Amino acid sequence: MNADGKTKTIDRGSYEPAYMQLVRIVSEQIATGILHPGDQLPAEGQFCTRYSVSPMTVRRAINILVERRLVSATQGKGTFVKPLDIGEAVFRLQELKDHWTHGSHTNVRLLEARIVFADECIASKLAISPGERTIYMRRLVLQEDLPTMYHREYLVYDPTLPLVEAQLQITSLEGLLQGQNSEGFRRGHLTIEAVNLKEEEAGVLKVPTGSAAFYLEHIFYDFHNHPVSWGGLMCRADHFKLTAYIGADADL
Amino acid sequence: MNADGKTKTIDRGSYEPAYMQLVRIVSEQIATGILHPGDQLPAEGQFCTRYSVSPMTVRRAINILVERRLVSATQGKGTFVKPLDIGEAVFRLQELKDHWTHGSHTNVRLLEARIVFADECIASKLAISPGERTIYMRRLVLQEDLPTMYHREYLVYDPTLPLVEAQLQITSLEGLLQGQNSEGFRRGHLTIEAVNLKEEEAGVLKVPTGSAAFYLEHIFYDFHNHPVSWGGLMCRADHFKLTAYIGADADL
DNA sequence: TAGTGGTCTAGACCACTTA
DNA sequence: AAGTGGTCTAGACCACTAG
Repeated sequence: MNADGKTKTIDRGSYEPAYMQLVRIVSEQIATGILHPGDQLPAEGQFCTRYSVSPMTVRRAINILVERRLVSATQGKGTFVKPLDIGEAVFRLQELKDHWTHGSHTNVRLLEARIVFADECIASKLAISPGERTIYMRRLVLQEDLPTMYHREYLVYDPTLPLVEAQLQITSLEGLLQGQNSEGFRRGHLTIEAVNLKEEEAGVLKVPTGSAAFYLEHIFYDFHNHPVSWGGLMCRADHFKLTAYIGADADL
Repeated sequence: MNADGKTKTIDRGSYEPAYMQLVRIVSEQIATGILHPGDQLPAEGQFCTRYSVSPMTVRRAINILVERRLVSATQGKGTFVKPLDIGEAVFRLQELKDHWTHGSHTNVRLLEARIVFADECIASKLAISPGERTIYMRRLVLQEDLPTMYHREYLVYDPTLPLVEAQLQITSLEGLLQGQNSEGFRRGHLTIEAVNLKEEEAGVLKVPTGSAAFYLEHIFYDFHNHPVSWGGLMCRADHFKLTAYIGADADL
């Protein structure tokens, strides 16, 4: 199965667990072309004897390869190397969050916060009745005194909370971005799209009207599965780029 | 630990494996608020006695919860429910691929394919010398006769392949999107950003100049870790939206 | 029927944290 | 020292696929 005589072995004295070493060995074989897409991996028993590990250890390693989508396992048939598939690419919002948190001089300016009565659109998004009260907030994120993100959000008004002030502290998206948050939320739905900035948005972000931007829309739900926050974040396109990697990386 | 007296048990006769039932039970407890962010999960031994399963089964279930980032486990301390974190959101390119493949009437039109000599920019992206030959291709994806994606790509010219025709069949991104592909690639790097369409791009996509679009740039590498394809896909913003979910879903 | 992966057991030992 | 999670063993049985 291996192309050369010098086959790697598991180093039991290593800090790296045996199952991880096995994951790395197979990943390298895929990355270097020793194993090609479509090739069948050795059976579990062969791995056991080949590397002197127990079946559970082999299974754990293979499970990880399956999760990483480098191979696919089918009961009764075997485990096979998957071809490269662009659909596997995942873009993580962590990058955007890092922009927010690690930016040397990042601060958030609250532009506006007031009670608004829900129109049909807001009401349907928050699953309330038109005319019910919501808290509307507009925030601007500045990095090095440069506006980079513009956030608008509607929160359902909760009369059990003492003051508007209290709810302002919730600052849902801000809390979520900063990690310190926001007990009330247990689930969220996010979408991202490319948009042309309207005049007001462009003005706030100090770019020409019509400039391209990422629009990150969000709805957050509480424990009762009721929406409590609906809003969107406009991100200056010239400041944000999401990245992804696909395929075997030989490392990681 | 449970809020009510009626505690769920593992159904050994079910099609659902024991470890998955355990995953689902704990996920539901998180989703419904029985377990709050910061709460410590029962120790593994408690799970074993509570649900009458072996330690390995418990560990597998907890590993899955850790992978799903619903909980975090620290050696010597315990396992704790994680707060909702927007950074965990992942957008999958699979959605875009589905657009391509499941679109009722999707076809690809090759607008141009010719040899070009690499300028400094192309050369640096493909790690070749300026002046070396590359294959330049422009393709247009139409859905219901409407242009939705515009793809431009440079491939390193491989003199060992008999004809340009042969390399045209590689059609790297197309192959990757369709899944049937493209032996030569083993790794890829993708970025996505929001851009304003230039006049030529907008003309091809039949939208006004300056319209917002997703720009998906890609570089693919062969087994020797050498770049073989550099290109970009312009996606009409009004046709593409990426979605993500965060938090406990109680199902799935 | 033979071979494969999928699940599961009932423990063991270790490393780490906390007190 | 006690409690935690992290790793690993050496099997077992089952479900599925293929010849």
